[in-house]
Order: sequence, then C-alpha cells, then structure tokens
Amino acid sequence: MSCAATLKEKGMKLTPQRMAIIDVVHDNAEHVTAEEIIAAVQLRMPQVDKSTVYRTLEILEKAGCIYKSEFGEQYIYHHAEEDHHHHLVCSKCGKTVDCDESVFAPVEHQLLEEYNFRVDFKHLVISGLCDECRKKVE
Amino acid sequence: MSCAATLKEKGMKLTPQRMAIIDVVHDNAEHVTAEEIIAAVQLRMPQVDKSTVYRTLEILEKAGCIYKSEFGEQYIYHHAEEDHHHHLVCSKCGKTVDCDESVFAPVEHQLLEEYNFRVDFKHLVISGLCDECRKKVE
DNA sequence: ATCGGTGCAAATGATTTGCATAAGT
DNA sequence: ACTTATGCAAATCATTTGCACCGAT
Repeated sequence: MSCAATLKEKGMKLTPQRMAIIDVVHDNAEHVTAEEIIAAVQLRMPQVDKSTVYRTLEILEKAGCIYKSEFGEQYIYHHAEEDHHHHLVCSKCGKTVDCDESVFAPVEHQLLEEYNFRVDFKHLVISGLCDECRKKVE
Repeated sequence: MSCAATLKEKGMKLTPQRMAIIDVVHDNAEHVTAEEIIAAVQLRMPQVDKSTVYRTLEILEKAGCIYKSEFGEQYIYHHAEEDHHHHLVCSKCGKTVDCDESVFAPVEHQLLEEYNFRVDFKHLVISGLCDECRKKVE
C-alpha cells in the first residue's frame, strides 16, 4: 500500500508538505538523514518548517510507511518496501550496499539457543569499509 | 595495564576526580550511561562537574581504558578487559547478558565474502528480550 | 464548524566549550 | 614552576513543543 493510501486510511491528511516529504524519502533509494530531508523539501517548498518535517517523519514511521534506523549520532530514514534488508555504509567514501536480512538470521538463532535472548534485527545500518576503500588501505 | 598506569604513561594526571570516575566505571560490571556515572561520582564528590566527567570519559576512551558503545539514544561506557564481548540488554527488564564475540564472526566473514564489505563489530549493545520476559509475553 | 496540520518561535536536554582558577608532577 | 585539570557558566545543536492561525472535509 502506498504511503498516501495508508495515511488516508488513518484519517490523516495528504498535504502538499507531506507529499513532498514522502517524495524525498522515496526518491532517495538509500537512507537519508532528517537534515537532508529538510534541505531537500525546502528546495522545493522553502516555507516548510523543520518541525513539520520531523512531525511528518514520526507519523510516517508510526504508520509503517518509512523506517528509522540509528546510525552513529544520527537517525536515517528510508522507505519501507517489501524486502527488508540491512545497510552497509562505507565509513570512508559513504557508499552504501544493501545486505540481505538472511545474513543475520544465524546470529538471531544462536543468540536464542545459546543465550536465551531474542533479538530481531531490523534495518541495521552498519559501518565498515567497502571493497575499494579497503584496497586503498591495505 | 591499569587505567592509572596508562594515564601516567601519557603524562596525564591522576586526580581524585579521575580516580572516582574510573572506580565508578569499573565497579559497574555492566555498562553505564554518562548520566549514571555523573550521578555516582557526585554521590561521593558532590562538587565534581559533569564537564569533568565528560572530558575524563573521552580521555579514558582515547587511552583505551574504557569502551564507549552506542545504545539507542545514548552512549554506554564500560571498562576494557581482556576478553571482548557484546552486550545483550533486555528491553523489558534491563537485564544484561554478555555475549561472546565469536557469535558475530560468521557474519563478518559472510559480509566480506559476499558483499566485499569489511566490518569489525566491537562491543555491540543489542536490545532484545531475555528468557524470562520472553516467557511472560508468549 | 470542527479537527487536524502548519509555521513560527521558544524550550529542551545531553554534550561541549571558553576561561579563569586550582592542583598534580 | 609549569602544565594540565577543574568548576562554572554559557554555547551548541538536533529535535521537540506550545500556540495561534489555516484549510480541508
């Protein structure tokens, strides 16, 4: 279901501001920070206030339209698609690679078996070194 | 090497404030937040300012005496021992369990093999449900 | 007419910083 | 003595909130 439809279903209004915010998050295949979203939205609609963006992001997240993941000091937003995945972000060049959820499934199992502890990894944003940057360092 | 020795080696002073801060971090086998450290230190030495605590924590981290891990909104500090491990924190009751680093080794390998991406997980603080709380929910 | 949404401005709250003084070595 | 450390107060800075006005249903 589209974000627009989801909002309507919950009796929320689909304002131009909200459409712009949804667009920005969707246009960025990869994750974006709140600040980036604010800047992008204000490019098109300069009068939109950051509080509106923050409020909208919160609403969209609660509605399940977007995901909010923590990444270091800041939060990162990305749209919710069918296939969940994690994000690998290169700490040198910033390049991001999607990583299938299945990679962490064995860990989830092991934590449950061995430590009786249940975790559910969702949209992890993991910092590391990409192929190219790794070669430069080594 | 003890924190005190490490500080001395770097030409840093071992003040009563720093000793108190080191004590607090060491006395808490599990991780503590900056605020908890500030409160605990001020119990013994009420005049110690939070800026001193923050500055000391930064110094100790850079000196390799303590580790700083991100956990949700806040940072968590714990002393650096020989055996590295991750921390499982129950989101319901707050109980923490240590988890061997080896659990994540296969993931690190797989990310390298499959995605050409190198990560080095260190002192992860992972939120989830402990055994008891899981039973209550199910 | 009502209720949610928005822009503005001010508040928040953890962390950081500038600076003059105090204290280890 | 000399240099680092400390306490205090003020500054940051992203995010949140209060509030009066606006606009869609």
